[in-house]
Amino acid sequence: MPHVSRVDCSKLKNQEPTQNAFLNALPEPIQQRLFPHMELVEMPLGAVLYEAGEVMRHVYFPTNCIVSLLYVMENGSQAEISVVGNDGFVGMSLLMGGESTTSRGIVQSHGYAYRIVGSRMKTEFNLHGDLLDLALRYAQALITQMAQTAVCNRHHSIEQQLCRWLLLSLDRLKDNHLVMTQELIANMLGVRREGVTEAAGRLHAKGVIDYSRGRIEITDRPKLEAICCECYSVVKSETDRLLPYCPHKINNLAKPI
Amino acid sequence: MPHVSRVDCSKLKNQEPTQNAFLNALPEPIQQRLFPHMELVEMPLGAVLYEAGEVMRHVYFPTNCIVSLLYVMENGSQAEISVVGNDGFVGMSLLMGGESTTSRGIVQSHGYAYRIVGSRMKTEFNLHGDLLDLALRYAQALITQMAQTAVCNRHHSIEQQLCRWLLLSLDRLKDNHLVMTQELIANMLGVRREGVTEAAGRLHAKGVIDYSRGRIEITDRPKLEAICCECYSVVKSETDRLLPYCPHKINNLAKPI
DNA sequence: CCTTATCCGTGCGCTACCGCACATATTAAT
DNA sequence: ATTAATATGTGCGGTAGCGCACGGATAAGG
Repeated sequence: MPHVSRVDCSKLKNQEPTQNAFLNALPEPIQQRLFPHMELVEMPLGAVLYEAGEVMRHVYFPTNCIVSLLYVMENGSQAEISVVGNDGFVGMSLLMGGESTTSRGIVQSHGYAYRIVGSRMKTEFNLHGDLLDLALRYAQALITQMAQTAVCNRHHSIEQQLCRWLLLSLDRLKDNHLVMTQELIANMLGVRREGVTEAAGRLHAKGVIDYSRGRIEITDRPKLEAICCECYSVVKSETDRLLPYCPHKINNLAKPI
Repeated sequence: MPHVSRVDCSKLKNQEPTQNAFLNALPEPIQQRLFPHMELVEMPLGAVLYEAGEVMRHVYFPTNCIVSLLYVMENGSQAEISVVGNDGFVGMSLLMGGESTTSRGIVQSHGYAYRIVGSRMKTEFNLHGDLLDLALRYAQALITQMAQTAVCNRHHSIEQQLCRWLLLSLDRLKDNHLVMTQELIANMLGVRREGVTEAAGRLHAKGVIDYSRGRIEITDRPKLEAICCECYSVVKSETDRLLPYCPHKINNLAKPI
């Protein structure tokens, strides 16, 4: 099982806390209080940030990685609940008071994140300033994503769900390709691997994506959005409304290594 | 379309704000600040508390009614996201800062609720006292419910989902029967009415429920829980963990009229 | 270069659920 | 009592997705 590990010479990686949109949106005084306690960590594919029911030690702020919050059922099958990228953070339950959740957090796309010990984050949270306000709005954005996931699971085809998933992931990577096997996508969506293969094949036939062995490239994004169900745009526009700090406007974005 | 309407002689209805577990759990000083601004309202079946995207005017605290938060798709089909009864309140987005949500709130089971103008609730919320803490924990409980709804939609049969839905509803009614047509249940679950008919038929054959024309009675609750998927117990135990104020311990429960 | 592991394609029978159509039963309205 | 409205039962063809079992293709390692 891959592990999250510290990175020593952070400068070399061109990483800055402000590459996370949430951190970037915080007023300077708060940044100055928090950033000294942040440590840069590498987030390898498959790393488990926390298990269901486990008290979380850290809050993670992705810069260029993606983390899936997913639920694992008794029989082992999974379902993704929501996705976190450089738009937000992992560890909401620490702030909400529950300390743990019924889902687990897993790195879905390799990259980096800054993390801070939970209690320090909580301390700032308890000052009831801008961090509280922003975190609450982000919580609502997460809720929107979960709700839409429930809807999409109920009503839409695997192909449509794949489109939604691709778009949500790409928005958090600021890139037109992602490194991800169909097997893993199937785990996220909670469907068969073969189902993803078929859907991907159809998307390829339509000229929307290219892929091979764990790499997917979007060749026609407008078409992808057209094929996708409404679920993506609902989440997207609601997130933009709730978090007007515009993660996509951060200019010193982390580049994949 | 049924409307929420004020109730004048509240005493006659045996209604008290403390019949809502969330309100009951608040410390007395907060109760004394809030309760004078609460008004008792009747909540008829089908009443719409708020529409998607609409800024909510009030926060509702059910005493003996049930409210569904559900998403309506572009094509009109629906999916229930979560359920609120006397364990919590409707209007979280007002406190979170978003003011509106992408879902709508609809009365699923007739009864009463206390409501308060959103701004007053927000004022107390902004004092950053116990109300904030409790509301955040309740928010996490709601999140858990949404997440589990997504999982259940993905992996479980209509029969299992019906069991989950029945159990969640009954917990909020403190009763062994509920007034609800199969058509409405189908809308909540986002499935065909016929699917609910079949599932209900099977549950009846197993001796778990009795029903006729809009009334469902649970005759063997332990068996119902046994048939149900894990989703119910996950939500239940997590909610109990997060909200130890024990809604079921309120003794002056509102009785159906 | 050859083996091995990983990833993707494909076919097949099966089941749950869908959409539709229509029959029946119960309550409500005149 | 008759009609209307509502609620539930049932049947049927169609299909999306599942579980399974392969077979081929591509990368990785000695």
